[in-house]
Amino acid sequence: MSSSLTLEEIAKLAGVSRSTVSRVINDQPNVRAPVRERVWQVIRETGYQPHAAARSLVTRRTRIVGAIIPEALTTLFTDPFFPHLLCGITLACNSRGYQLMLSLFNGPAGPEEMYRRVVGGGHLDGVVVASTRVADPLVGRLIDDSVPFVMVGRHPDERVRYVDIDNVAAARMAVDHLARLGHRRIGIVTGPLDMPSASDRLEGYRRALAAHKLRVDEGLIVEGDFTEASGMAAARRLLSVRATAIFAANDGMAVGALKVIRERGLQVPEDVALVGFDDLPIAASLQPALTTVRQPIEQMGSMAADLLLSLLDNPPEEHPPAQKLILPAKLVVRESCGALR
Amino acid sequence: MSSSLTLEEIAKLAGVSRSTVSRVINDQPNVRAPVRERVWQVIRETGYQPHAAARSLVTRRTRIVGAIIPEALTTLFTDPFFPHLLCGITLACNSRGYQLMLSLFNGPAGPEEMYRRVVGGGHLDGVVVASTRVADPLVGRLIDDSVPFVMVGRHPDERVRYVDIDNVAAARMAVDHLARLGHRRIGIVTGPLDMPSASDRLEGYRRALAAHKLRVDEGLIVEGDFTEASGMAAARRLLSVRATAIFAANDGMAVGALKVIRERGLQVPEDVALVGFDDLPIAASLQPALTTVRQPIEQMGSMAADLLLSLLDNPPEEHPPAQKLILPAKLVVRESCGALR
DNA sequence: TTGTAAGCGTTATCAT
DNA sequence: ATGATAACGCTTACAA
Repeated sequence: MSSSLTLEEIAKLAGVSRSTVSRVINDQPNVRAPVRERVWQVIRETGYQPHAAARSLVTRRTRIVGAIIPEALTTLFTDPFFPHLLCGITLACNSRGYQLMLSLFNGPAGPEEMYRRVVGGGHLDGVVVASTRVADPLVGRLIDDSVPFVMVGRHPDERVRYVDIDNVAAARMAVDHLARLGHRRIGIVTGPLDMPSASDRLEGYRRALAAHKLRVDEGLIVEGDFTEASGMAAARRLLSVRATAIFAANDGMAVGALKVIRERGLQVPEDVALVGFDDLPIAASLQPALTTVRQPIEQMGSMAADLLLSLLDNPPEEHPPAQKLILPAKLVVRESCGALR
Repeated sequence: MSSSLTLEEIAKLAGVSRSTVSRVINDQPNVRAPVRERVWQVIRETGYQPHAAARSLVTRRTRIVGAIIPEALTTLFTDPFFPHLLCGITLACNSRGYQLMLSLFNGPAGPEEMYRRVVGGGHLDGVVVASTRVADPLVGRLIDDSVPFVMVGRHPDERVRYVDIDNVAAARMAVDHLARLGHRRIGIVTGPLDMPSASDRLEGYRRALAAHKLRVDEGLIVEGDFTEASGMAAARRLLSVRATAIFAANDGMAVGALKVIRERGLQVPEDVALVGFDDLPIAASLQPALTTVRQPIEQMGSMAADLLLSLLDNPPEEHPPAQKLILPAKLVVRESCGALR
């Protein structure tokens, strides 16, 4: 690889000692300006780069953070949610001089082994965790091992820092919109109910119905898993119980629902109104364009990373015990609900 | 973080020396079975994990590889191509005990700075590079710095190892299909022509026309940039010169073209036939379902990573000078070209 | 302000 | 087969 120069050699070239060069590189005080300049000069000329491992060995920090997404691979990269999230995380890290390590915990090695390899080896200064089930042991282990971490998406444990939107309110907005349009049989396709984002959206659905004095028909509640296929299956069930509107807890499932509705020869929004969640790019391109709840996904990623990095860059005593950041979400009304006709 | 145990302490607990524990951990010979067993016992009980940085310092290897994708952020995470690729790369790495570092070279720091930080610091044992322009200085620097790397997508430099499909043949297949269906005015929306994958697909287009004795009308060749928006712009141009069929060099641009065709009140495939490239999930969901060329994207990622890792895990003298892996691509005929009517 | 020297936790070389 | 011991390249008291 490039420079196998060491501090020692730079020191020699600049006519100073190792420590002085180290001080210059780490922007420490107590180095006279001319000396400092001379050292920088040599560093620039030689293209010297400090050896990361050597540095980590003594500082006990790697300037690498991990992204852990314990989700089935299929949904992981079919659902554009994660790429967007990763984008936000990566940018925030890079702009603060950190690197991002991407770990899928569902590879051949199994989550246990992956955890040990990734977290145990001291590779990471902290992690961003997304899309966990409530019962996932990961969170507990991170806490036990006192690994600094921030989640994307609420977690019930009090000690967890996270960035999220108010899923209850957001879902309520969506369903309220449908109710206002006169729908009385509003179905919901939820996500996996052991994920807070999924159960919260269901709760929002319930509250919206209550606010409109609509009875909750459990037959109108179908659990999906955020995949398009599950959206299709759920839509079939909902159509069979004569839902006139469907709220899908993410855009992917809304796409699935739309397909099924079309297969049946029905029209959206004339026969069935449809609302999604996320506002991924595909929502706008659908025909009819999908009314949906916009989540600031990329921003959630970058804020989670920022939160983590400020944790890492500041001494522990300055850390608030547990922060919860709630970002705004908003309803984007398009054509699929009939409001614009 | 978890274990701040050291080799020394394990040694003490097992009643042996540091060196013996090290030998056990690294599966070296010359340790008697009972001793070996006793050491493993202690390691398991204590949950000891070797310190990655200390190890790297002496071995000069980190077991981390980088993924570098020098592409505009917008296309990077809107186009599902990259997530699929990353998925393949990550899985291959994790299953061989390597970790993946994701670096976007287009963040606030600029490519120069990022290169130094990521590659220079000795963080990485090697890198997988995807989606470069021919003139991108990155490739030259990697070679100069003798960083082991493998590309996804052909590169003209002889010394470069890569994994790719035969883009010329694949594009030719697609255009040939349209020509066989009787089309004589076949337009093409290319990718950025300074990317080999884009120019190769254009070349395939030309050869298919030649094989069918069709004149190449330069007005039917429009350069896009792999984004949906550019597909829309290109389609407008192509429709204005009365193309009866459009070959888009990726599915994203095909989606754009489809939108424009629809806006004009035209039907696919009746008025205009359409063929894409990639076979992303969206191709099958489009209406009409998109005929397209299937690239084994995830496999390309994992093979590139595998190639890189075998480079890293074997002594240099066993390396073939430069490998080029060409994977098969195939035409997936659906509804958008009219063949199935 | 600068230099000297002692680690950081491994692996690797050499004795034993 | 096992155990001292010297690196690896850096940061950081502590001395000067």
